[in-house]
Amino acid sequence: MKNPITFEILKESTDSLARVGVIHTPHGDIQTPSFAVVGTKATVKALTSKQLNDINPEVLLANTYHLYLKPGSEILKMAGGLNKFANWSKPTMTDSGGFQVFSLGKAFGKNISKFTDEGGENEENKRMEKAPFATIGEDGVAFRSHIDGSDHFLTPEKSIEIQHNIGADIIIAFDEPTSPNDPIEYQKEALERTHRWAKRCVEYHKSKPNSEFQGLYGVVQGGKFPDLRKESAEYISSLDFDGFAIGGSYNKNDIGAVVNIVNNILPKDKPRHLLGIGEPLDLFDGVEAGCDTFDCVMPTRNARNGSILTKNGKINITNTKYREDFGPLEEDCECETCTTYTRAYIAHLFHSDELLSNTLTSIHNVHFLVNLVRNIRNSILEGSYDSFKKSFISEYSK
RNA sequence: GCGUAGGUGGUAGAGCGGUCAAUUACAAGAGACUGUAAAUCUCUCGCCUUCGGGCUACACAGGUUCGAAUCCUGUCCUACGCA
Repeated sequence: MKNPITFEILKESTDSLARVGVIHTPHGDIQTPSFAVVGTKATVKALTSKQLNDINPEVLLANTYHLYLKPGSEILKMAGGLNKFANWSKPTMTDSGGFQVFSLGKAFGKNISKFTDEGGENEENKRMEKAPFATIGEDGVAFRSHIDGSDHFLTPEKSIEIQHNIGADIIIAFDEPTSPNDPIEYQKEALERTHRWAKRCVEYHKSKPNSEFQGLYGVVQGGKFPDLRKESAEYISSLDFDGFAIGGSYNKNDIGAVVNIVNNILPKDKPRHLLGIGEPLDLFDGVEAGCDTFDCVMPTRNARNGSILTKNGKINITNTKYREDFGPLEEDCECETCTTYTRAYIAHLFHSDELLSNTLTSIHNVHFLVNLVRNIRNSILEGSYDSFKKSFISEYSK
């Protein structure tokens, strides 16, 4: 039986785990390292498929939980799959809904991101813990829809079934991320459950015809603990996955080290996706640690909130000083926004609550990150990675 | 000219004797955002501050009171009605 996903390595770094390759999927190739754009609900917020195509990312990542709730995965199936539904012809991925176990469960209402050390025992958190949107059991996760309050139960098998309906090229096993604040006992318990779920995902997936044209990635968890990460990488490697995703819960400085440990264990000949990572400096770390693809909501979310990525660091376009700045968002940027509109105009759109602000800034931020990773790839191919990185970071951080 | 209702911080608009530097919303300023409950959220928003507090303020000027944005008198101004 032919593998739905195959991975070809074109060049490997001699002084890190970085590699340049190609993932062959039913909807075409992904030139890695590559940045996957997040379109949770089968849309990259504020962008048309034409605008997205013009930016030219290679992969789109949608979300199982969100599409299951609305419009329902049957609709995606009837439409002929995610690609047709969203008018996107290139490769796609779906996340399993595992992250929502975390974000709507233990992390709900805590005003914490994946990286903060905050949270803990304040009143707000205690109150929220009484009414989480997700509660975890051995068989799966009980969700209360954040949309209408209805009850749902997601299991590993159910997640895969939904992902079969959605029809992305790459689908992801159902897992449970943990918070950096969780005690090691809990992280160990969650990890072991994630492993049992991973096995069930593989078994269910392989029993269906979709496994001939959809590749399944297993998720490595384990928080910041090297022993747990090793155990997880070894176990997940032992299962019949087409590729791997590294899931997360890190303190910010742990990412590189943790991912290094994992990728030293994962088989080299299969692709590795670093879930949810997308800050420019983290992408360099991720590539050096041997990851092939990345995804992140940061470029689109920040865009909608006025935070613009530039080679000289992030700027907040709503700041007073940009109201009379008639230059582009970023000097020398070739995106549609920068070649067409000024900072002053975009600042005006934000101050006037005009929807076009979201579109213009999203175009720029997505363009920025997709091309950053593409440039990282090219620099590795050309043997100029170190100088590229050095010059990028010195400009970005100053 | 007479009558009525009013004049509160950038704006609208609460408050109607002490708990008021003054609810709230908007505007404004800054920050956050990493597998999207996010066109969201947080903080600041009279002046000064060693962050304890200090000072000046609710049209203006007087007055009553231990105490006034709140009550009284006068002045000025605004809206509506009648001349």
